[in-house]
Amino acid sequence: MKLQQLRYIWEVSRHNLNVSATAQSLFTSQPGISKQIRLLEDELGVEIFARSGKHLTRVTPAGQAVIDLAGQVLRLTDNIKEVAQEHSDERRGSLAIATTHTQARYALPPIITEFTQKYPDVALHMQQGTPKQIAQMVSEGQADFAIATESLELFTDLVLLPCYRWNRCVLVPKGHPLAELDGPLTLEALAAYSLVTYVFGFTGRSQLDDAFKAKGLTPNVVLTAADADVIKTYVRLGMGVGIVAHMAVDPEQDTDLVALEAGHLFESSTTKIGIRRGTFMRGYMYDFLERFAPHLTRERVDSALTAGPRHEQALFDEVELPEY
Amino acid sequence: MKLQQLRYIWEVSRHNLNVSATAQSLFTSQPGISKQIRLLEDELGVEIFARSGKHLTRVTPAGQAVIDLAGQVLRLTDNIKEVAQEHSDERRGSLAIATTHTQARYALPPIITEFTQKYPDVALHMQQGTPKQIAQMVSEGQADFAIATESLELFTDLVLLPCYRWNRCVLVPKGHPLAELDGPLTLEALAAYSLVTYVFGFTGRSQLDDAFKAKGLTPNVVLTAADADVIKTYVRLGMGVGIVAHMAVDPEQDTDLVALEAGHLFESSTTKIGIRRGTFMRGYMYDFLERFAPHLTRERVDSALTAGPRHEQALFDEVELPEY
DNA sequence: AAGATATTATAAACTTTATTTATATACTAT
DNA sequence: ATAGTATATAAATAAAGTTTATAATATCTT
Repeated sequence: MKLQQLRYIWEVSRHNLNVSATAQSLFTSQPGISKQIRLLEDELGVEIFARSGKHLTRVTPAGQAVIDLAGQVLRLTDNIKEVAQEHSDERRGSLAIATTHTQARYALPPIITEFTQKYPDVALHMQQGTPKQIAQMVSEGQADFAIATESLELFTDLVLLPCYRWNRCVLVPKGHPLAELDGPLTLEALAAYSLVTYVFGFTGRSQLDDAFKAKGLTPNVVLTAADADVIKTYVRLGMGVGIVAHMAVDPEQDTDLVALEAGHLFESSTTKIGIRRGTFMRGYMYDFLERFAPHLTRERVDSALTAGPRHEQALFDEVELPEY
Repeated sequence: MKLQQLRYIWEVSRHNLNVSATAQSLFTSQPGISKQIRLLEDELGVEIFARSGKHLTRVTPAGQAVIDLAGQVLRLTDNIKEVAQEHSDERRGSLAIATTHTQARYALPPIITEFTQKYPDVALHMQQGTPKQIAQMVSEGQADFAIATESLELFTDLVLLPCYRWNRCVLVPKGHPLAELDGPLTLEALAAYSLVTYVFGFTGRSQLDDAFKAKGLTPNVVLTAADADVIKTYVRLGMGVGIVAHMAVDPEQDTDLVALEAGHLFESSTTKIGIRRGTFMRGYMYDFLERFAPHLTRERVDSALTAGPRHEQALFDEVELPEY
């Protein structure tokens, strides 16, 4: 059994059992992979792939179990490399963050700035996607951190670290009737207007729907978008009243809009960071987490990472999260 | 990075950093190992072993981290082999049990008999040792199951499955004053005689001491032994009153002795099976567990094995253990 | 402190193993 | 049925890992 053989079966299964395509992606030859797979199967005494003639048709049950374990081995070897690099140069490395528009645009910039200044030799990669996409990326090891408010719970191999709670603002053009309102905003008042807000599955959209539903109101959402910038654009065009995350309002740039506090109308949402269980944490990763959310000390993060599935949430029950 | 290199550093660290001795134990040559270690160190860019001239003097901090991960990799590769064998022939394999005298002599024989009949092609290995020794053996992967009453808690990488509760009997020669006693036995009565019982660290000895201590009594233990057979021998010689585990009394063979129930005098002890976290469980292993303790269903065992450290005990809070 | 002993590093020859190229064979889809 | 695509086989080539012999360095002993 060799590491390379484990890598081959893992990659072949990821490439829809196409050996030639796998060979290309690994910059090696097709016969090389075929032969190594055969050798591994001979050594283990089980077929990993079922074949019809010369084609690999599917993964056998035994094969699936072996491939899963092979994946664990490969991730551990990645960890070994990380550990080694941590000890050879703790300020050099890479950090891949997968996140949503909202975080990338509003929450992360100050932290990223600080971080890159402190760690100029850490190559920072940011990738934007839907909450599901970014969770999957971290789950597959393509990114280190997933930062989002939604959907991370669906992946049980991610450890979730709650970062901060936030609520919403209502945005209207200057002179809009809601801007002239006496007293606090109500859901009833909101329900009277066309609304522009987030697409379902993004940025706490579900809490928003819940609040209206609880009062028996049906909001008239005329336009949904994946990010606040698009929402603001349509609010400016007079398409409707915008409901966006509080941190998405920029007092300097959005001077043509009026922002009304709406934190009393909705349940607050919690933004979380997802990390794949078993990831080796570089020193600068702990530093990043603590800058992003001061309660995420190295100690708390470590105990969350080593806690069993569905046990880590309890660790944060007594932590007071910042609220924006 | 190659599996062999990981094996080499792991084994060298186990052999007190003696490369030549490691080479012998692995049936290969010393230069081969030296070279592979150097290659790995070059690839990782860290020294794994600190050297003074030509001698390996100690493991570097980075090296220790790498070696720990290497150990995990090696155990996973063992799991891969086990998985493969499970699928190629579920009735063939091996099962190594490390246990104490008490279990091997009194609790296990009927289960072993059943098991070897059902699984004639599973090579059964039993090794006897002190509770600490057997826990260590399982922790190091030299055995699959550790079966004992004491000391297993000390190894955090073992998952503990409670099997059954048991209590004690007092053994006296026929005609002994205690045998003529009216009514139930008392600790005070026991404390009046010389006692023969288990060595500290064996078979629930601590619960025994606790019971006397709680009543302010100091038992006069004149002889301690690691197993009940030795204790019985000295009871027969008139050295004192024996206190042994209930299951150690054989009504057929011990007809020259009188056994007095003592379950009301002591806290009952719990015999547990310890399994190293991450062990791949063969089908026959689940079968063995369930035969030994019917409440250890595959489902319960699996959830205990996947629970985080110090979380698995809660799974058995509501389970009614058999008591002997 | 010096010799004896044990252990590791180095180098070169050897052996084994892996990879590639070329080609045959088999499957899939139109 | 046939074109297109994919995998297996075989032989040549390339790249390793391993061993043997030996030198160098440390540790142990007296």
